[in-house]
Amino acid sequence: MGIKIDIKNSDIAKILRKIGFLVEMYENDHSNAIFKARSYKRASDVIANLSSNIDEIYGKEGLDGLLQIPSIGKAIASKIEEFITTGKIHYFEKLKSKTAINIDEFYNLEGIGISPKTIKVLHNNLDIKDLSELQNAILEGRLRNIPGFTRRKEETILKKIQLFKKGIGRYLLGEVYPLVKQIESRLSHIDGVTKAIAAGSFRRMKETIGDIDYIVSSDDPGKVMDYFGTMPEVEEILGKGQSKTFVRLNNGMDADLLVVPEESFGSALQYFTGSKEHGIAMRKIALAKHLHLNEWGVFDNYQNRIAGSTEEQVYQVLDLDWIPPEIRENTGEIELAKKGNNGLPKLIQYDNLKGDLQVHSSSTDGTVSIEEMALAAKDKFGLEYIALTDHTKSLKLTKGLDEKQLLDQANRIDEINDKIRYGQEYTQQDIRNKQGSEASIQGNFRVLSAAEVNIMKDGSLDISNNILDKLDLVGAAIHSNFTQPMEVQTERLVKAAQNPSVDIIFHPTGRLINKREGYCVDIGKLVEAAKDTDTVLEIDSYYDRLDLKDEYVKTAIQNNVKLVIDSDAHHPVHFAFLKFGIAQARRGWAEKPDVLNTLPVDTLLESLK
DNA sequence: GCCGTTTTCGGCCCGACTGTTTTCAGTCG
Repeated sequence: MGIKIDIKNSDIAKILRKIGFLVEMYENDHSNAIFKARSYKRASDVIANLSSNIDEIYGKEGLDGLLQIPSIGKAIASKIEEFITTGKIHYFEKLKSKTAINIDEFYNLEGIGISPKTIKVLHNNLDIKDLSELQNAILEGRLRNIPGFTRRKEETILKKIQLFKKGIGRYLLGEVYPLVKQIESRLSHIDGVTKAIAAGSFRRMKETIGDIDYIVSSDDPGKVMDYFGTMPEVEEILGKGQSKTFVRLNNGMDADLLVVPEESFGSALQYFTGSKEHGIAMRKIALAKHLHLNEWGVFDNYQNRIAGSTEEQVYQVLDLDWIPPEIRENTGEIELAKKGNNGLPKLIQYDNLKGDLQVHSSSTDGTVSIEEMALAAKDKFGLEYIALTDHTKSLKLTKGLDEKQLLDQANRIDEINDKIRYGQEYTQQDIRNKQGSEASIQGNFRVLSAAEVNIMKDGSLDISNNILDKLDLVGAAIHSNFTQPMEVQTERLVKAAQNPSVDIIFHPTGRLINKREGYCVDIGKLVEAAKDTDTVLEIDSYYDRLDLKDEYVKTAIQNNVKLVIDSDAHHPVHFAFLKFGIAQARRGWAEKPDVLNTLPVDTLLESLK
């Protein structure tokens, strides 16, 4: 193997976005520069969301392959080629040399609402070159002297920078889910309100949420907006018009409300569910059909509304099947929806899971007994089985189980299953909350003996195979030595997958959203190894993990690798996280047969290696 | 710079809200 530098899609996406930023700042012909910049940014977005590796596309199909990618034309394709072959883009270097500003610090600010144009004005007037200079200028009150700037704008920019620096500004879906649902429910109970839905990235079940968009159907917008502005969670009303109200909640998150009449509810919901790219593509399709799509409906050339009350209608008049929110990213779903029946994937449903294969108990770092976890899984979440996957001995922090403890626990699980089978009564010690529990845990439920085995630095396991083979199933995971080079880390996971005792790789990339990048792993190689060894990859539903992420789910499915969706529950309420894992699977286009724990327990066990 | 069910040139998604240069550009989703 020669010296081959891995080029990631995100590297190319970043550099294209930076070019877009610089073009907008420095091209002379201003009006055209906006569109030119937009082209670079669009290309950047497309590449960032591509499910296949652009380096590989170029390797296999060359320049022609690049030109097949939407929004990539001759100019950008040849720049990508230049980057892949030389590691540089001359045009970018030239643009960069023309300015003293720190592009690496500034190009991302656009995402939080500070435009290249603003940066240019600040640079020209105050010679601001980087973030800290900008922050100082604001603290010294110098921005307000520039024409077009005010004290209030100063404050807004400072707040945005502070959020940006903290890396927040986006909230984990699982953190805000209960609050968003609660407000949605309150809005729906206002007199005269017929429907209220949280749209936006929340409805698409993205792993992080920037703000919340509520769409409400009512003939009395004033009443709904007044209520919205006076909710106890509201810290500040940021804006209010005829049909829209913007507020900041006391957790720092912004929430928008749009109130529309019944006949516009579907189109408003479609419009504000996004994604932006999906919406743009939809509006272009409307234009091609001599129609006009906005949040108020679909209109013909005579301004007649021909659809709008439901989303289904909106898609229908554009000759598209209704598309589930989770896959509205304009990454191929619209083309499939055009084909009609059987075009779109039949996504796994939120009630399809029959079991949960990563559950912890108080034997290690869980909080309650095996029996309590089983009871909650069965009664509160309607599951038919759980796998008890406590940690193993080398994970000292969690008091991981050694060989003897693992086998003891497996025996206890046998006893628990016997009790379930024969309907024996539980004692007070078994179940803290005794009332009604004896009857409910009887019958069709099974606890599987299992473990979350620790993968050691060299890819071996900390428990020997002859012990592991006595368990119903084995998940393996990395919990240490996160910072090894990609090659080493990948080989470590591949070795674990090749271990005949390992059925599942748990949270395969180890990332913690907003906290920790995953370990460097070549996901393509891991998927290949999983395929060759019949090893299953997990989607961990814990909301700060959601690991595998959606694009890797897609990669796995394309390669016929099976998945499981687990809660990683350490407490009975954590089974509720399963919906986030299912959403993640849906966003990766997973269908029911792709996910093994949609199977009854016996079939599941037969399907494992 | 990209792209084509009006187009290989001349467009480029759309409306609400804000601030204020009181008529429209900038920003947002």
